[in-house]
Amino acid sequence: MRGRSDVLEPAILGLLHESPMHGYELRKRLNLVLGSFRALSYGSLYPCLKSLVERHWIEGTESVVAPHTVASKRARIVYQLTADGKEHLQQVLASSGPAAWEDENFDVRFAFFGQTDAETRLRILEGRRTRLTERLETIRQSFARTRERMDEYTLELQRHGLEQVEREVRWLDGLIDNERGLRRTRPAGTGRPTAADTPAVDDDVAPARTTEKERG
Amino acid sequence: MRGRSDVLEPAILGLLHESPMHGYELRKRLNLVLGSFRALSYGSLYPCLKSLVERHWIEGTESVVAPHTVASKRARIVYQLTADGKEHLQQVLASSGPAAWEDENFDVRFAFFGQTDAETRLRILEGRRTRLTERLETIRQSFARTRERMDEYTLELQRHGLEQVEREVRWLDGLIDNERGLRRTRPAGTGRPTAADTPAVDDDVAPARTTEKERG
DNA sequence: GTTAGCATGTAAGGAGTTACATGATTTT
DNA sequence: AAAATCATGTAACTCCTTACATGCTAAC
Repeated sequence: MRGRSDVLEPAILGLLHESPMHGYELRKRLNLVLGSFRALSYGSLYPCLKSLVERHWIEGTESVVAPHTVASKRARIVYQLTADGKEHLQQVLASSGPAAWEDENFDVRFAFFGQTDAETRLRILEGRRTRLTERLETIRQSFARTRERMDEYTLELQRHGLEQVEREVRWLDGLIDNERGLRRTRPAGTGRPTAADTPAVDDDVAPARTTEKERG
Repeated sequence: MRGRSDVLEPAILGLLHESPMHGYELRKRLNLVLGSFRALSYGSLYPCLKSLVERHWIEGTESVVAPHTVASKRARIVYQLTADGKEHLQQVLASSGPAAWEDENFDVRFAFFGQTDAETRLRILEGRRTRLTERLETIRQSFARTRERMDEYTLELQRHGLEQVEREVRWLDGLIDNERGLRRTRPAGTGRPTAADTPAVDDDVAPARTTEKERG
């Protein structure tokens, strides 16, 4: 029943580090960072905030805003990081163990790359790439093994899933190249990390580069 | 603590309808159908099987396989649908309410389109499309509102998420066209439903065609 | 003869959801 | 005056996971 989470907690700390906020506002921002754009419920958020306060990583101050302001509602509790909280966040953001590139955590970690050092960024991106490459291998094998026995729709579902992961790998390739400063043949552009442009789908993915199994 | 699920249950029933199986084998097949290729744990599977037996939708018969066969292990419990179970499955597969096209359920429903009638298939595909189109709108709005205040990485995360949903919509477009029998200008080919070929990304998506809010 | 894979389960717990409860403020 | 939105919270529940417990069979 307590709100201790592994995805939610770093996300909250990361957002509060960017700027202090009250719960209701936090929730909206959270939905963008948490990936897949699902709506986080208050039943998760407030207990988690409570638990963070108890552990002295954040503190909430009741702030009654002047009633003529644009956003002038009821007395709100604005949360901000404590010194302990900032320290803890830096520690979390510096970690680059396998947990960082698993499905549940990767999006949140990526969202706070702006507060993460370059070396850690690269390790996480490469770990993620290796993880997806392994998955690709698994899918392809089961694909080859069971292709005959499958009907049209199951086949299409798998084909589509495979394609999505392949696309994800190419996205990561672009990001990794960018991190290494090798910004290919595309000088100025939009300013965002350039994904690979090649329209081809079936290029072989590189072999695994990072080790798994160290459970940090 | 009982294994009653909403995703797992139909998936099990659907697979057992294709052919009777024991739990261990079921698990492997399940991972392909459940989407995103995560490994389902036995701690979920067996309690769910138990509960399905209790409700008389499946029945398990202990089958000791001859010990010289390729797959010849310990006495296994082979599960198959009962008459009740078949009836229930048909009822589930015939339903095309909003639940069918939500994230959690869509993949499973799609995987069993081979056992679903054409009308229901089309309704689910269109419902899914409308759902994703709405999400696209939400993302684009928050994108436009907060673009300035966001750093490089948060921006890239959102851009990538947006692109994924756009791609998903185009995939659905191809499937819907296929279901309508309009198979565009691509005669023979591979036999699989042809996704749209257009490399352009920013075509406007059609307005909502199906109604939400009927919870049934 | 021991490791790896097959096979079936249970108990405890984690991470979230929905539904409920309350009340202020803004818009229609 | 009603409806929508802002704002904070709790209780009960769901779905799934991890860790445990057991034992058989195949391969090295």
